[in-house]
Amino acid sequence: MHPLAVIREQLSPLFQEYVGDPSPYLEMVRPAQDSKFGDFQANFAMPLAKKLGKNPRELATEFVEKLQLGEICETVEVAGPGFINFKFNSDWLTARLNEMQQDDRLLISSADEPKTIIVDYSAPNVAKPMHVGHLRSTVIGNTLCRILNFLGHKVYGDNHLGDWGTQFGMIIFGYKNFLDEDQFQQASVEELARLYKLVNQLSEYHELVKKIPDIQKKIESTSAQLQEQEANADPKDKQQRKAVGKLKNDLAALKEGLISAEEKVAVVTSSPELISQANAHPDIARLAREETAKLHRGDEENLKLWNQFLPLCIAAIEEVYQRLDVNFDLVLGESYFQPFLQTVVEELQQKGLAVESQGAVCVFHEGNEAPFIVQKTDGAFTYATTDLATIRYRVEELKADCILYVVDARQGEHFKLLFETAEKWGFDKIDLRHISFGTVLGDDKKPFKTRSGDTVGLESLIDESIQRARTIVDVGDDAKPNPELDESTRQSVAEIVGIGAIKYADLRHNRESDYVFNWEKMLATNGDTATYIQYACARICGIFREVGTNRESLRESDSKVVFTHDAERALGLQLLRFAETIEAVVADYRPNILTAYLFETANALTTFYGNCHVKNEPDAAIRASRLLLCDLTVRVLEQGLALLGIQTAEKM
RNA sequence: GCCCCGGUAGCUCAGCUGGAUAGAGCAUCGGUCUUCUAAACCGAGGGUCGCAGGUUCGAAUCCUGCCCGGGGUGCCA
Repeated sequence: MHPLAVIREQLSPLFQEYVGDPSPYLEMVRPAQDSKFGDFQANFAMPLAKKLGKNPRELATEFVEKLQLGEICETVEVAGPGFINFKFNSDWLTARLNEMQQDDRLLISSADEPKTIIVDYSAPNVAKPMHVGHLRSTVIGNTLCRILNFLGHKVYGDNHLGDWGTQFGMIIFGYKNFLDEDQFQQASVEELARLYKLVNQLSEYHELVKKIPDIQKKIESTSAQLQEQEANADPKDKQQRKAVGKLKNDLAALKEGLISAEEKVAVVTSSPELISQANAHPDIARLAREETAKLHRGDEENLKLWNQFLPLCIAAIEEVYQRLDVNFDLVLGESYFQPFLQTVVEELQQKGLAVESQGAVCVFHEGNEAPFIVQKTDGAFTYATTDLATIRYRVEELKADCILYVVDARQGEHFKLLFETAEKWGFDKIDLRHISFGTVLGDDKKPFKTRSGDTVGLESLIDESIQRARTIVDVGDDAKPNPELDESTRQSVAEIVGIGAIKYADLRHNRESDYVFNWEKMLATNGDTATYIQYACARICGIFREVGTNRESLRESDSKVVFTHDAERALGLQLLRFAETIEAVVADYRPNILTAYLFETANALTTFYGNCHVKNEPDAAIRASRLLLCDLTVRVLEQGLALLGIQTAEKM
């Protein structure tokens, strides 16, 4: 059991005479905010005393007197208004470390009640290449799978692919009208991607050509309105000032929209090939939608094409996942659930949940203006319908207790409505959670784009990261007196560092917030990065090579951990906090708690490294103890990084 | 209009369910390689936690109002 759990376990029965459920108070036992107070602190005496109408310091003292922590704690003291500070006995800590040394799970116990958990993540549209927008869901989702799995839950990482939507109609239309047969033979996926892009571009062109005059009119009217208001507004009237400000904003947004529309149109008109294609297909958008509708109706030709394209698209995406070391347990795309959608709608109607409204079938929820549309006016189903069918499948076929949707925050409302609908529909036992996350931003604080304004492809992002990492590896190794890495090792280290940097940069941020993507920061060799932690591991591996000690046999020897320096104790205590950290991560599905812990651990290690020499330590027992600490630290760091899907190298 | 999220050091971000003097990293400045990897370490400066109230022993954290930014908002997913 880890130290925090031990304190909580000792405290727990003492609450009996004061309160029914001690758990909220037990959670007020935390790592000490400042090490001068001790190792852990309990803050429950103040709120509990208030509730009981007692004096908080006296109450804290009552607890301390009843506690029997003689073997475990060196001191347990009441401080300030009623904090209880715990400082562990060093012998007890070293005993725990020796226990940890023998434990493959590093004192992390398996879940008491293993659950079946679906992690729904990544879910790209297979018709388009993956881009940076898929990064967060993929990385966070994969980490949650790894952690939950490690805790002994039955986990299904499920890639709920977009494989049945409008984008396939576009590809089919493109295939029928613009196919380059030779290209398709040579590089089918690239050709399909080109077709998708082309059809999308031409559809958008026609749409924008129609919209531009409207935008211009809107700009004129807004501009006129603004002038009038500015002329007449009383500058002291806040309401009026606000209205003027809003008009200015609107106008700027409209102008920006106009410029971007004109640019897109210009791309087509300036290319003789594109403009002739556009003119030849004035009704392309509708016709592409019609291809989708035909596919959904079961049209033989389109279904055949779909069956031909899908494996190709999936193979292309799979390649990216392999580079990211991401594996799914299930890949059940939207298409899989099509046969069940009609029934879902009928059931919802029978139960009186879904009603017809403006030609569509909708579920309305109190307090929400927006309807949850399960069938459109044209009879087609929506992703709302698919999501409901998917919940049923996961509950009935997979026996899921919990579903985590790792999907960006903008879909919050969809999930709110989905969960409410599912509950009323009868799936009220399952724990449904939207694990939402923010956007990846560029330096301009707008969604991350290339300089030319295109979305950043995930492949090219990975390529660039590895390339940048390679430069760091080369520079670092060349700077050594005797460079020790050969060409292939350098490349594999660059891959580990490059991929690790991307993942870590994403995971270290609180998932709810947006973050700014920055190559220099994520690949920095110093600071809160994967590179820094990986390097810390490699330095320690270097010690073992230098000393000539085999790590496995070290663990089997009689050597024990002993503390002879503050840095050893601090590192040891930090290592023992691994289990408590994993608990905290899972409590709210926040991987950044783990990255913060690993960074702190790496820091504790470097402090130790600077203060406690291993190789030159003359006392054999102390030297062995330090080697044990080194070994344990690397195990914790490597295990922690592995849970984040990040690898390490023996030499860097 | 309505709804959601955010505003913390020059920059990028933590801050868990209200706890002790608000923390990291980067950048800046000053030191450290004849000693296990300097891809490293040590030290220093830097804050009106958007603003104003409120709740209480105690508020960056909870409540109300306002300001600023982002997102969503009936048939895309």
